[in-house]
Amino acid sequence: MKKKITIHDLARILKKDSSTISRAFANSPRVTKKTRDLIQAKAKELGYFRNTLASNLRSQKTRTIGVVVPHISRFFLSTVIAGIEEVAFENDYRVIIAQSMDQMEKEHRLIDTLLSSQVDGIIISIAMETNEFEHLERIADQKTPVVFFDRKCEAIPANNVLIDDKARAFDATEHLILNGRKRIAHFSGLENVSIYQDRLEGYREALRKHGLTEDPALIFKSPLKSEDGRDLASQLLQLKQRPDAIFSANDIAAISCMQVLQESGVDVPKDIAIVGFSNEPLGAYTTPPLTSVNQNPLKMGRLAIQTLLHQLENPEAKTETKFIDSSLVIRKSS
Amino acid sequence: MKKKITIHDLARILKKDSSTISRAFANSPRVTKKTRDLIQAKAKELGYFRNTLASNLRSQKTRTIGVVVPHISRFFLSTVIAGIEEVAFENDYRVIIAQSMDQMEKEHRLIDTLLSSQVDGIIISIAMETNEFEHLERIADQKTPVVFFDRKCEAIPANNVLIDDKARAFDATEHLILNGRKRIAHFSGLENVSIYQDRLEGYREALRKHGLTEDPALIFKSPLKSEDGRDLASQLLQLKQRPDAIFSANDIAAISCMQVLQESGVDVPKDIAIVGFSNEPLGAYTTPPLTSVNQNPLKMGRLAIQTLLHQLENPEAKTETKFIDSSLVIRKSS
DNA sequence: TTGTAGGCGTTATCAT
DNA sequence: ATGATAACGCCTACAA
Repeated sequence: MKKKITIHDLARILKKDSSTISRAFANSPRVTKKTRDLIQAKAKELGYFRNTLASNLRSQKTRTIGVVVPHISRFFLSTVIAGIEEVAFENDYRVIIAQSMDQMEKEHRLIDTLLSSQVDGIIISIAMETNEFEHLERIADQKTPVVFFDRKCEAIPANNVLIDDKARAFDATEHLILNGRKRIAHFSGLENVSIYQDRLEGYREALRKHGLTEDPALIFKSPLKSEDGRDLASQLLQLKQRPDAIFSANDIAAISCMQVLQESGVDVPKDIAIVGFSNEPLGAYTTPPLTSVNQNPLKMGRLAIQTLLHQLENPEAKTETKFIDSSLVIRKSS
Repeated sequence: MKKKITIHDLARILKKDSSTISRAFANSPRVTKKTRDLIQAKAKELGYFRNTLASNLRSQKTRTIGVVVPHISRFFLSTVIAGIEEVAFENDYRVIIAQSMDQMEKEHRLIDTLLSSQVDGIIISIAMETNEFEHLERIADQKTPVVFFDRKCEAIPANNVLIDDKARAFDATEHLILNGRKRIAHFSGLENVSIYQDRLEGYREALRKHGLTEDPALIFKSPLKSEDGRDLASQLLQLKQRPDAIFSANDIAAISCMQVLQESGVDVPKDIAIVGFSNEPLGAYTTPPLTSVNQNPLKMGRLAIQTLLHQLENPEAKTETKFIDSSLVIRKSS
């Protein structure tokens, strides 16, 4: 490899000043088309590439966005990331991915790392465990623009990209009711996460609207992992009065619960109908396929990054909450 | 936000020179523990953070790794990425993710972008379509260390992290044979990708070992997407002599094919047994669950980044090919 | 339209 | 053990 070419090399060779070269690449109107063409031709010939490191130092920008998600390998999240990545690259931004594993402490460390590597902005879906917000406030302190998606942070005024969780939970529950279900259990997540509160609220509203009384014994809070779904199945099986339907706030818990129920001879959907949330692809392949809520993750990712880029270009723009369209996908489990 | 503190501010306040401050943070032995403690205390008090941008310019390093994958939201790949990300963060490296969508031209552009943002190294699984290697050679030209995983590039000597595709394909095929199957179809990928050649080779070896003659009419090459699987199912259904088993080089094609076969009244595994490759989680939830090959993606990701970091620290180390353990996971589809 | 000069914050090198 | 100086490569106010 020959030594790297700099604008000074070009300047020397072309008998111009390095500032002219710099301007040529910045498409400044203050350099003639002729000189620009000359410079660019020579640059190409010599294999010149702008030194991003130097450029970054000068501008105090990295053109890099940090993305913090609970788990990268969950379909919903990796698809959101795909959307972010697509639009970011189109706009000549790089994306750094970090996973919090749903742990607050890890999330805290990741954010510190991202801030200290001077990302221009952060897109985040907060960890299930997060119940203190010091690390999130720090982002705002540093005036680094943030966009929350899916799981917003109530405590912090920022841009949010969400679906209407309450409305979809309402739809899901009403769908079960309209199919004649009377005792509908709800698997909720940890209560510090806003989406689970919203989904619970939607569930409650549907019950109210249709004159069903809420039974606190049918509302279960857990982290909604596979093992929680299996656990909850066992609990349901031991109830004197079993529910005739389940509305789960995610698919993972719904599916693992369904498996345990089926192993115990429960017929899904005849005995117990089940509805999940997120529309993970594997739900389409279970027997029976799982009714769930499609959150349009690709759209969500694209809108999140677009919102962030807009904020970067208009630092004074006021923050807002945007909603992605979403819908109940009805399959055989309900 | 108060203005950013620099080492010069600290120097002024502590009546030291900026170089001493710099050394204190670099843990240089050339500064007394006392001064170091003093400096660090003050730094903490004032909220000093090292300016990574300036540091990067000085060292001409970014502590950033570029990762190029065909699709980020496929379980196998997002899990590899999770492994990469985990080890990278532990070692204070950032990871930039980019997806080629299995297109050579996109891969080309992404690599140019990564190189021009001066990543310290690249980890890549090449696109299905890639059949020219100019863009990959460019990485080597720039002396940027590369690690290939899963899909290596034959044309370029580099570090590779792979599984033994041939051996696992052999196992899969032999497993079908030992279960009495005689006419085994093989769904292969595009032939420029080495793993598909290896899997085909393993399939052939198993047939040979067990005295079965290879029938070219039973070997199908395609990009192995969902639609290809459905297509291939239709083709199989039209054959005068149908196969009694399928060994597919990925799960996606295997599952979509299985669905179409079942809709046409074929009993899986009785009429046709099916084995896939990659052990995507949804395979565990199909009816019947899909036999497949577990490639240990998390391990693969971790080993890939470890190999790269090792290469970064030992630029003269010679390249090598490492194998991750892998195994056939037998389920009801075979 | 182009050139000059200085600085972004850190760090390597040489000097004290 | 610490200080002074220059350099990394680019960018921009200001001057011509």
